[in-house]
Amino acid sequence: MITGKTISTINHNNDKSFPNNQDSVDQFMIGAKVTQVKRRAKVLLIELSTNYTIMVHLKMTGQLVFVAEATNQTRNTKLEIRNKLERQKSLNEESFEFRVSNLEIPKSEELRFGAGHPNDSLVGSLPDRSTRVTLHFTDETKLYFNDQRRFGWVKLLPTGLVQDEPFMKKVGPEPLEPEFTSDVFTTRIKRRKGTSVKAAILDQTVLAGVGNIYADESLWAAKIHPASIVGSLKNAQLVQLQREIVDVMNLSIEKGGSTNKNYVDAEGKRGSYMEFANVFRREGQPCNRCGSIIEKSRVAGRGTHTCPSCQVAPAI
DNA sequence: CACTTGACCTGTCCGC
DNA sequence: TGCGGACAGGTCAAGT
Repeated sequence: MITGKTISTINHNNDKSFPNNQDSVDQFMIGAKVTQVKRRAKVLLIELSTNYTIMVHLKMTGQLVFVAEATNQTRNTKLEIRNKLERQKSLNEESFEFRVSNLEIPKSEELRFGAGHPNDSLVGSLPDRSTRVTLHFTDETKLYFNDQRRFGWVKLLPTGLVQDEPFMKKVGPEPLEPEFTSDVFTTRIKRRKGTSVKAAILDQTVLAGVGNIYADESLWAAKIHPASIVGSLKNAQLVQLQREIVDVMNLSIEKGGSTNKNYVDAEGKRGSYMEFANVFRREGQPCNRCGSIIEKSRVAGRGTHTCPSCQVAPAI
């Protein structure tokens, strides 16, 4: 979508969100053309014709919104109001599905595409108070980086140095690549044999991309309790967990892509995630497999959802 | 080294 | 109604 576009100007208002030296920005970002957009683990890589790369991490509340053509102020105000009514139902989503949605805004001249954590900024007028960085392109289109909590960042560095970033060096394999076999997974997770299986799969050095939602979902699917110590699990359980991780991630991408275009509709605002989540944020509701009531607890310092029947807690 | 906990932020929700 | 505190969660630094 932004490939081929040339950056004209940049606005940023927060050094944490945009930790870049002004000279580098002037020299290697302004006037640069986007040559390619890639992703590695939870990092988005926007490669530029200057041999520099813009790294973007959304962390928990970041989002990217691409806007073409003029903003229709009146229409956006209406959408904001409607959106607020639905806010109670809205859910955060795993940040790096990077689901790209074509927002249907009838009678509007505006074209928007959003990716990341859904919130009002996707439909409200931009920039808003969560906007940290705005990239303006020479064709008058814009890319907004919004991030309520300022955990995410937009970092410029020479393309050749991306692979030397500490995180890029240590991050594990991509779960949806063919190289991610059960052998690779079991070998890598056993490096964390003394810790809980949930902590192990959340560890980005074991594999890339599993966050709190996918961790709970895949462990439920594999019928493994999140607090189970890795070393206590049978090989067959780890093999099945590997399969479930892949399935959950594939399913989330599929679901996100299929329903998210109705995003701004009242129904769509719920987020497609709820349609496939079996345990996440379903505490108090019946397990889809056995009917037992889903419980919420804390494992690995995270809110954790389990079925007390399907996922037997380990003896302490 | 393996592992756990707290910090980073800001908005929301819950209980008093 | 206001207010303090818990919570949300990806990653890293500091601690055990």
